[in-house]
This record gives sequence, structure tokens and C-alpha cells, in this order.
Amino acid sequence: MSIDFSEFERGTEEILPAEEFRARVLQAERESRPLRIKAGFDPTAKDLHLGHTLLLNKMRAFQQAGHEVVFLIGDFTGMIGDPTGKNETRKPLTREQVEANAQSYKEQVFKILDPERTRVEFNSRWLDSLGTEGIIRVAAQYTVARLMERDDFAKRYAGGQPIAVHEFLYPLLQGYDSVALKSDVELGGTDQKFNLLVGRHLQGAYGQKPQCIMTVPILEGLDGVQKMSKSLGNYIGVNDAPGEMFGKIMSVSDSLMWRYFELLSFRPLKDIAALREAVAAGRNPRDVKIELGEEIVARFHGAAAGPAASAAFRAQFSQGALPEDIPLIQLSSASGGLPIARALKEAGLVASNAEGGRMVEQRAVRIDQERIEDRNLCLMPGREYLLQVGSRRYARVGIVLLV
RNA sequence: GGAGGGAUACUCAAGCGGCCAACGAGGGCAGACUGUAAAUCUGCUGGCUUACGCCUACGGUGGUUCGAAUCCACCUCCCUCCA
Repeated sequence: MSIDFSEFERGTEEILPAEEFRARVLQAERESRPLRIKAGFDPTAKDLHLGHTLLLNKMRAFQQAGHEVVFLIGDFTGMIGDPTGKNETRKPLTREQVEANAQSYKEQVFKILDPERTRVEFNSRWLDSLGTEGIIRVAAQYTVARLMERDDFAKRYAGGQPIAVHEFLYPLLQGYDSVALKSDVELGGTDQKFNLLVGRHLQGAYGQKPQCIMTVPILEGLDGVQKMSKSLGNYIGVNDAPGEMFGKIMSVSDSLMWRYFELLSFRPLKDIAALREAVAAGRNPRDVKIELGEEIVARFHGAAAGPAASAAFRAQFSQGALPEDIPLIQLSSASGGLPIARALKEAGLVASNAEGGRMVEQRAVRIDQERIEDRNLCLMPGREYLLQVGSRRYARVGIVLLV
């Protein structure tokens, strides 16, 4: 019986060693013994975004093929913080925080993974009891020269940036996780390649069959340049509301759209190629982008949500209709009325009164759909107003007279 | 342990006693044009105040001065060279 590797290998950056990986899949099949697939997650990031889902999608593919997937929460290693770049040493999380984050993780992760068939682990389970002696034994299995091969360390060393000794422990302990789990394959982003390989090496040193490693690309954020991350504000969160999620996808550039198609869509590769051809032949890229948006929204919000988000989007932006669910906010004012800038701030549309005033001057503000330019304008008590800033910030406010 | 250099707003980077809420670039936001795309052009980009104005901000703490991001002392952190 032949096995289709494409679902495992699609969208991966690198599989090492590639032949060994295939051989292990085949062997697992023959022996009816599932492979143990490990993927580690940092416990500090509570909100997952589409970048994280590349890995989850891959895990899902293994899971659907009957393999054992371990969702490993690096609560112990999280105390060190992966030294990728300028990260400061992190404060250790409390047990409660880790638990809370893990719970939040599960809610998001199980939109993609099957909860029944996912094993959730915390690496403190074995690292807590490793002890000083254990750490020394692990550290003895790896050389400084090899640690310095890590791109990040090499650059920082060459560039005169400090490298704290404990940062060396991160890849070692992550690698030891593979030993503790006896993993067959470890998944990670391309930035994890070095760490994954350390795991491979350590397993060998501990007399185990070394894991294969599989890396997935780092997804670019909405700007198309930097990696998707919450702190950069260029992310699409798996918990984003359907409308927001759809809108964010529509705002990506055409070139980035193809990248997203390639990495995020579950469509067959030849379908995507066909879409490219259609666009090259004159089809509006926007319409293709809509298809992508519908697929992604449906994945996280249910089949009906995709078309619904798409329809709402088109109504709002193509036909200028108002969104349906604009919140009504009650504000209070003295009898003289509420200055527009303040109203915008209190409605949460701008960050400060000063910014509100600037927005008015820049002709970005509309009241009841009418563009205004007078920043001295006041909203009068006793009625409701529809406020807009730019084309995507809306609020309905009611003004109550403050006695 | 010694000698020298540095720390400025989201980022990079000017300023080196008053004209500095701080040049410039990037980023971000907004307007025009569009397909919430790209490219381009324009404006804005600390807070409070209707406003005059006030407050906070140039690593930290003190000091000199009518006045300090700018000068001095000490401290913290980083870098370079020497040991």
C-alpha cells in the first residue's frame, strides 16, 4: 500500500533527513505503531494567530493519519525564554498563570486539533526533577562550538552582543524534552531548526533513535515583511471576530495574498495554481482574496460564517452600507454639549482628545454620515449620533445631560 | 582591574546652554486616487485645555544656571581597547 506524503510535506520548509522521515512513516504503517509527533509552544503567548496555525495544521495532518500528537507547553523553558534576538530574560510564570494560559491555549488549539487525540504535556513535569546533576549531564552532551553554530548566537557573539550562559540551556532543555518524550518527529518554525536538531543529537546521546525534524515557514504578518506577531500588531488572531478576520485578509497586498494561499489554504495546490492563472489572465485579485477570506473565516467560525462575513464586507465597503452591529455608547455632557474630540475619545474611536481633534482637522470624521471639519463642534444632549473615524471605526453614541 | 566611547520619542538618528515637544528617515494614522491591494501625492504623528496656557518627556539621582536633552558629580546599563 502506498502512502501519500503530500499532506505531511505540503507547506513545510525542510524535513531532515527527508528519506528517513518517509522511511519512518512507512515503517509505522507496517507495524501499526503511530509515530509520536512533538511540537512545543511557549506558555507566555496566550493569543494564537494564523502564524501559529501553520504548525497546528501540520499536527492536524499527522493526527488525521492516526499518529500521536503531543502538544507540549514549555512552562519550564518559558522561564528562560528562547533567546531569539533581543528578548529580555523573562519573569518566571506562576503555576496559576501557566494553567490559565494552557486553558486558553486549548480553547484555541482545538479549533484545529482533535481534542480526543491530542496529548497535552508540560515540560516542567520532567525538567523540574532533572536537578543540577541532570542539567550538567545534559550539558555534557553538547559542545560550546556547536552551540555557537546557532545563527543567532554566532551573530550576537560576532556583533559583540552579550550572551548569558543560561541562554545556552534553552536549546539543550528543549532537546531534552525530545528525550523525555521519545519523540519520532518534532515540528517547529524555521527559527527552531537549531533547537530541533539539538533534540535529535541528544536523543542519540541518550541511546534513542533520533527524531526527524520538520520545519514550517514563519508566516509574514499583514505588513508582508515582518513575522506575524501580536506585539507588532500585524496579526490575524484565531479568536478575531469574523468581520475583523475577513477585513484583515482583504487588507493584505496582492503578493502577500498568494503567500497566504500557499500556507493557509487547505485547497489543493493545483486549484491555487489555477487561481493564479486566472488573475494573470485578468481576473480581479480582489475576488480571489475574497475566496481566501471566506475559507479562513469558515475554518474558525463555522461554514456559514465565511459567506456571511464576505457579504457583510461587500455591503459595507463596496456599497457603503453601515455595519449592523455598531455598539451604542451612552455619554454624558453638560448642557453646552460634548466637544466632538472628547466624544470620539470616550467612544473609544481615538486614543486621546488631541488625536480626536486632529482627526477632525484631517477630514476623517463623520457625524451621521456627514463629514465635518470644525473641531469645535459639540454634540448636544438628548439625541443619538453615529460617529465615524476613517472608514472602519464606528460608534453610535447617545448623549445624556449631566445634571 | 585600567583607559576611552555611548544611552534622545514606536524604530533608526540629529541636536551639544535659551529660537526644543525636540531636524531628518522609517513606521503608523488620515485625506485624494483605488479593489480596505500596490504605486503616487498631501497632512498629521506626547497629554490636558474651546482657547491664552499648563503638565510630562531626551538612561537614573542630585547639582550649576534666570534658564539644561545640552554643563558638572555620582549611579545603572551597553560597547571598544588594554590586563
